[in-house]
Amino acid sequence: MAEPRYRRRKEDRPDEITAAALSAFAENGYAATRVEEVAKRAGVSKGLLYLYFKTKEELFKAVVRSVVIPRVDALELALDQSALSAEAFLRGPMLDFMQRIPGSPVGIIVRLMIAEAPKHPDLVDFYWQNVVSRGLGALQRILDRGVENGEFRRTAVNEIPQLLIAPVILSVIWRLLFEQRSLDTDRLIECHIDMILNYIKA
Amino acid sequence: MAEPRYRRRKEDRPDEITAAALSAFAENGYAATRVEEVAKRAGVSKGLLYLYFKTKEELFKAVVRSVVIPRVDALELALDQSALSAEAFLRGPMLDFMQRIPGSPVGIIVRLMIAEAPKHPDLVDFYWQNVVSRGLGALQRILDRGVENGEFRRTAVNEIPQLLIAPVILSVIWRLLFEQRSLDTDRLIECHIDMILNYIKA
DNA sequence: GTCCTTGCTGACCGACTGGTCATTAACTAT
DNA sequence: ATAGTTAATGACCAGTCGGTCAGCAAGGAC
Repeated sequence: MAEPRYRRRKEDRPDEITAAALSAFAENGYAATRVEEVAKRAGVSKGLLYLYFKTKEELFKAVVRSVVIPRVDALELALDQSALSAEAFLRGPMLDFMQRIPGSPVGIIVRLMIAEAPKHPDLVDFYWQNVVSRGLGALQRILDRGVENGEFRRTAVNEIPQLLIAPVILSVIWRLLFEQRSLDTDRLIECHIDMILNYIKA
Repeated sequence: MAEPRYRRRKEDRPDEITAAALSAFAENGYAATRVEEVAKRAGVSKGLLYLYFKTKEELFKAVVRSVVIPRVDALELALDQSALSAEAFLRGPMLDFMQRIPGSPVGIIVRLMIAEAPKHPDLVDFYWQNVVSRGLGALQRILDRGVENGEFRRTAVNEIPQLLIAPVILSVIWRLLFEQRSLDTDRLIECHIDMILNYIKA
């Protein structure tokens, strides 16, 4: 007697499908990925995929959510639990966090967001609220804490915390486009943090 | 007697079509833009478009070329003709050049490149050779000139000139995604340049 | 064993769109 | 005028892909 042709695994399907979608989108982008290809990677029929996700667009949103939210949660947690000085936090856990991003699925998400932004304004809103604005808020809190400590001067960086993450974005894009043409993104980011600290230290 | 239904304008058509394509791609991205829509915007039939561009992909490449090459030419020319000190060049023409990028079609090209990179590796090569590597080379020449002058120390920035342009990339991406959510990109870039100069000045 | 619920399948449909080509008409040379 | 050249047209085709649905079979209840 043979194995059954399939097993019912209602609980696991959604996650397996979003994981498959992430890998497919990573290789070919959103528009060029066929729904059937995602189903195939998930070991599932196309019909089942449509049982869990109403449209391809819904699937896309689920992928973004699944990748992006845990990261921000982790950052905020690290920040709130840490008893380090502001400088030590930036040179330690924060640097580490930033250096990890370019090689992670976040890079893929950024690419998808950029490509699909004009067609999915509601997704951009979601991304703004749940990632960008929370992330920038976290940065601002570190910097302000440093100012209150007397570690840092108050500078434009407090108002434009984007200054801090610019090299991370560049690294993400770089890897996406020029993977082979080496750029030491770790060093780029570290050097940038060092430069900023030099600039803002009291 | 009426106007003729169309005029033969062999010389002008290609440029008009690439311009139409740029505007269409800007609004909807490459994959989501129908060739017929481009033809319509150019005031031309679909058949004619295919007379000048063998495929949609060819058209895409032509658009990229038309936007991107003049910019790099302009930068290199400015650099070679200028008799300013390195610092003055960075704070003057270079800053100006960088600040203009986020609002220009270059931003659109970057978006298209990011979205389409996995499907058009040969276009990535083209972009690398004609834009990125030339641009980085120019930056390196300014920095090295500064070191020889005794204006600057030799730092990691000489080896990783990407440090200089990181905020430009961030600004481009920012505008693409969050146009409405204000970020003063001019100030961001200026502040970054100032910070770098502080760091590298002898 | 048998029945019932429902997770799951995959053939199918309709819409869309990149690319073609037979035909037309604007221009040119004589 | 007239004939010849070719820029320009747009109906059409063939392939693709998001989404549907009638039916099948896995697992549970008894």
